[in-house]
Amino acid sequence: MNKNEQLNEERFLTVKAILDEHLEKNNQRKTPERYAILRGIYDLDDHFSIEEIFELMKTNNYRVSRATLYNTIELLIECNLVTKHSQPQHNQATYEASHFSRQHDHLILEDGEIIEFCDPRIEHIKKTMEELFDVKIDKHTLYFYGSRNKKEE
Amino acid sequence: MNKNEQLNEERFLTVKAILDEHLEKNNQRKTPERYAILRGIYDLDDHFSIEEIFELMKTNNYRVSRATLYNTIELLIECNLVTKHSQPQHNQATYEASHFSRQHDHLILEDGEIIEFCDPRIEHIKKTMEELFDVKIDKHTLYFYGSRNKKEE
DNA sequence: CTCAATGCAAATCATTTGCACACCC
DNA sequence: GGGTGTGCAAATGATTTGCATTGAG
Repeated sequence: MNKNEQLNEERFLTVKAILDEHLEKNNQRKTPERYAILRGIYDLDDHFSIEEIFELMKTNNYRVSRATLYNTIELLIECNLVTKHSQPQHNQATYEASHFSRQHDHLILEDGEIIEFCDPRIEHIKKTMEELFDVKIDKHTLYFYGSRNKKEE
Repeated sequence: MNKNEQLNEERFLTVKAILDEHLEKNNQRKTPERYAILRGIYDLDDHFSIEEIFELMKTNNYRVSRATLYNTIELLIECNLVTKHSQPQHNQATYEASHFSRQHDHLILEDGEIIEFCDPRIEHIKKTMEELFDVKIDKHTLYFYGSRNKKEE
């Protein structure tokens, strides 16, 4: 097992423990599919669609139905192990393994590339809005849409 | 014609001129449907789904097919007269007449209520990211998700 | 007149659901 | 064993498309 596989294994054990706890708390079953899917998306460590994870599982020689993928991703969202994204320009939702990433935001380039970033000022805006409207804000999403600057000739 | 209707009429003339110009520039036809839809959504002045605008047009005694609504909204997005939104928790897209609203962001409450706000600090974050990643950012969307604070007893 | 735009209905695509069977507890 | 979770295939719901017809230029 190389360094990278070892890191993945540690990461997997961490999120597996979170899933275990959630399943136990809710008297849900620890099926092999659930762990296989969790492992798949945490090894992938990138944004993915249901279709992509379906293909990935197939490549890994693990057969799961799309129905189970939809169910399981929903479950993982409940555990805060996965985050869902929807973009106006796409018809299918994308997801992201989110446990090890600090809250971060996304810069989406024309060619589909996604850059992640983090800026503390967003928290300041959040605090202002909580006071201004007397609300409790649980979550935010910030997307920038743009394109790379052309190199000067 | 009362004050409100008069205001709507002025607003309509402004956006109609923008649509006219776009249609002329692209040699597209000035069909009555296109203007009727534009008028409908600018009079409504709120977030709407295709289904809602379909019902609204019917109520206004103007028959348009859903196909035309989808086509026309697409056209209005090209003119920057309409903005499209997608939320992970909803299956259908929503839209918004956007010409008279300054760039603003959205606070989405549990009960579905949408509060709009504007904060200049978002522009500062944008500028930072443009420099950091050497990109040109055209557009952003920021959503906060939360709920109203309970009244103290 | 001509061709782009509309309306209708059928098609598509992502997602959800119903149900028979499998297997976790 | 009992009942939850899975897989399959059918259902759904939003959106798109094909095509005959309409009407703007």
